[in-house]
Amino acid sequence: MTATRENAELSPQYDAAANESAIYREWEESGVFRAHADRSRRAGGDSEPFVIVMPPPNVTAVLHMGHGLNNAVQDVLIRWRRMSGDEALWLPGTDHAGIATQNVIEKQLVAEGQTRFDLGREAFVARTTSWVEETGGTILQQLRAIGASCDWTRTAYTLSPELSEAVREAFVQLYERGLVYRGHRVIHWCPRCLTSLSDEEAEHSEELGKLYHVRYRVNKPTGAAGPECITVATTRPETMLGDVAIAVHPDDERYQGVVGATATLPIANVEIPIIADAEGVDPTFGTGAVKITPAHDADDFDVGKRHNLPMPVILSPDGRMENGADADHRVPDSLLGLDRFVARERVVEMLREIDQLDKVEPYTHGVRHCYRCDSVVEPRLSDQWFVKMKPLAEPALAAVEEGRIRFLPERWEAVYINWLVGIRDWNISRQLWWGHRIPIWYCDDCGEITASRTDIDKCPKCGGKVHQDPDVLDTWFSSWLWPFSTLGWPDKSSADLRAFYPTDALITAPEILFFWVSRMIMGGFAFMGETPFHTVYLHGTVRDMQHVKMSKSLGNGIDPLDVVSLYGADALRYTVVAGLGMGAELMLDPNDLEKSFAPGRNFVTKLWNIGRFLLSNAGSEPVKALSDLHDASLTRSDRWILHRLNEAIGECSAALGPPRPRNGVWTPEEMRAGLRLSEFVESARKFVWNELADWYVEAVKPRLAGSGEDREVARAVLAEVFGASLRLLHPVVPFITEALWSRLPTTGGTARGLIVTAKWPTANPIYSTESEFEIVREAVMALRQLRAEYSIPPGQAVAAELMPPAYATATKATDASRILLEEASLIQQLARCEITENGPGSNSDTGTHASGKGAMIILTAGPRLFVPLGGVIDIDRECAKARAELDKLARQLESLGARLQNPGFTDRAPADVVKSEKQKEHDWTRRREQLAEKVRSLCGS
RNA sequence: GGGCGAGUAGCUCAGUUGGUUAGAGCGCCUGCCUUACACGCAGGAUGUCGGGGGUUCGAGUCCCUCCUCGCCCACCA
Repeated sequence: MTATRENAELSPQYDAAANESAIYREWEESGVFRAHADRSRRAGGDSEPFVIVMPPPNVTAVLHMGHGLNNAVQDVLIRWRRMSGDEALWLPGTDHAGIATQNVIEKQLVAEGQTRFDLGREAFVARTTSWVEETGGTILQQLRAIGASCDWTRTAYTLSPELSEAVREAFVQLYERGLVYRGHRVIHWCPRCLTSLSDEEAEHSEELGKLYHVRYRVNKPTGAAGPECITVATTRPETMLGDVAIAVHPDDERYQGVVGATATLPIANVEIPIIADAEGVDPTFGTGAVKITPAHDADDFDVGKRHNLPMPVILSPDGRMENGADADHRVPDSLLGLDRFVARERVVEMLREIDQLDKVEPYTHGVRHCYRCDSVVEPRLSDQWFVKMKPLAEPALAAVEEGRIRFLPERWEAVYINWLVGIRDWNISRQLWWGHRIPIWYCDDCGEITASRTDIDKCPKCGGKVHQDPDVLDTWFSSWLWPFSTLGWPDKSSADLRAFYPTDALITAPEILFFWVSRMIMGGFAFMGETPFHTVYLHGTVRDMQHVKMSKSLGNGIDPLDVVSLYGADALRYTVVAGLGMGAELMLDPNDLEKSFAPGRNFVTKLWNIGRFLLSNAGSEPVKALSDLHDASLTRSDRWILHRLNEAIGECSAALGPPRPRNGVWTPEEMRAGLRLSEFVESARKFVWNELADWYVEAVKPRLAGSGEDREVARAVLAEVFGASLRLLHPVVPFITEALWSRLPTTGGTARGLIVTAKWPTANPIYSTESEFEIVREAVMALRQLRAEYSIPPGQAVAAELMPPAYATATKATDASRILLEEASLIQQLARCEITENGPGSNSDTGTHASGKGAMIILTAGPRLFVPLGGVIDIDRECAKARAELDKLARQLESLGARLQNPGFTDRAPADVVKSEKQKEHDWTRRREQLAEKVRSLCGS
């Protein structure tokens, strides 16, 4: 502890900004975030490892609320496990983010009037590298501001030499296992990024477009059977220039005569065959005839292959009309070089001019967009590298089915399974420059294709000259190795790999379930033979008050660093974690930060003030350990708060849940347990605020003001309970708890150390029974209620008369009376009233009367409700009676034919129990009547 | 078209295997600057649990049906 912090008086106001940066520095310097492989049980140590690999933010990213949420959750878990004695490793890092980063640099170049091609590959990569070195990783610095307790010594980067080696190893292994292959087919192509995309990267959206009906003239002898024209519908008329056939369903009677004939493709004036294809054509849709454009449509490609058709390319990589491979001169000069959307309009005009456009109608259809630049994706025929996914998916499916992996919230499991079952091969090659170059070499002489872990310069087969594949790998190809590549794989003897793989929990957003999570699981099995983690926690998205996802581009974002400087990192963390119900979205108001974050800030202030109270009233001198106190010296309030602490500890631990499955497989009971962060926070908050602060602190005041043994007991209990509270809360609000922890009285002069590594509280079984203090609380609450209800002014004291129960003879009730009497002074203090024992002159049956000091209130034993001036009703007692009667009736009903055995039961007037309209309608009354009615009807009376 | 989910207080959500008067936070109302805290204290109000039907002594919870939203996947041009 720094001397300054220890000696400082607690200022009236907690200054988060000043405290937090100093505390973080202290944490980092002390090395408490550092995980040690040799302490892991798997490496011969004696601690359970608990590992989270951080979803690596893009290296170009700056912190936004989504990161804030994601990392706050991870930090809560890591800090919890660290305190629980695990060897906790939170491994941070960044992703080189292929397309995203390349786009950033390309934009810079555009501003300079250049393209990447002007610069050349080598210079472009060099420029990107140095830019990343200069500005990249900002986000990792920013994560410190929100208190992320990462092991920064293990910071990883997907494009580092180590991880690049892992990428090559993975690729070559898959190649050798026959799971990577080169495919010639129609893939998703982004005409702006000039690269192919995986299915996942081409985002689907429903859009209103147009459906153009184009008439093709059928060439056949005059008078022959069948139609003169065939009309086909298309949403992309410009692609018709690449048509090679018209397909109809073989059973479609409309076209019986013309199959085998040809039709003339308008504009291009090419004759194309009319073919029959059962698979590719739905005769019930539209006219039942489809134009076939094999080079520009994935379905048509299949049809084309089946029928051995040519595949003319009429669109350039950047989406302009061209006469590409096999196109001959289909595209007329007037269209050449036009952008696809301009060409679309032109083609439509031309068709109209030659009267071959039947009609145009509005049409909603699916359109795919590039996930990085939002351009409309173009299907394009090309050669790409693919990963065969079916074999990889099998163990990933089995692991979930066997319970070795669980998803929280549960519902994502079905989504995951659904995707894996229908999984398709993964296009992993990108025509980009920024990324891991594909480790494939082609021999210029013999054509041999070689996959190699190291660079080669001659063909291993013929010794000829080789050249490396120019493409790079999908950025997610490095991401899916993250849980083990960051731990040293492919070096299987790596200490980290042995100590920390498999990891434990993966915390991320559902958006990247397919991109990343599913593939990591497949990768884990493919390369490590084991699941990468046993828990996948998918949290919600940060949204504004209109439920719109927060994003910088929409301008509805909140800068977490603004929040940190205004309210503190603790307030930020508290807000997001407390607001995070299982799977719930997190709603924040970008226009009213106060509204969103004040609750967190207020809670931090509350903690601070409890600390101030403790230090100014109990002092910082050492206190006795709880175990050194005589049990008899504890007051009812001591035992109560210690008991409540036990409960709170239990609730918090239960909310956080079992950290890992026993024996690697989740039991059905534990499968859905835990990671209920909002419940954890709420339990801890409720305990600290509503029980410790509202009751115990109030109750302990006079004892601290006194002296002697009881003061010492009070100090010890207060310090113990508050210390445990700080530890419970530390995962959520690490800074304030650290600040207060260091100032707390110790139990013997030994230094406390940092709360980061303090022990997570465990329940003390000694205080496991319900305390008599509840009776005191009920009495106080009832008195306060009456005071408010009868508008007794704050300044006016209330005299409460405590009397032995007039008719309650149960032991419990008499005990209650005794307790209330014994605690009379405490009740007086908490409820601000004066209590007198039942004295002569009062009338215990009818209640009593206004005294000189104000309203006279009668306390009965086992009190729940007090009615002044006219009656004394014990609701509990009445309810218990009614309930007993209901039970009895139920039993009677069960043994059919029973008669109503309870004369007077239905006659009892509930009137004098009535206090409000609501209670008048009270179910137990109503149900009693309903039940009685039923009994009567059953008995036939 | 396939898969999944949601509808409970003004808002965001809990509600475990059916069982006393359906809860929490925020918001709202009333009264209080009570010597840790007005970033606070005390008290209070608020629900046809989406509609309809059914099973049951008893349904927010189970079954059927309808309505309304949302998410994911998908090659009907």
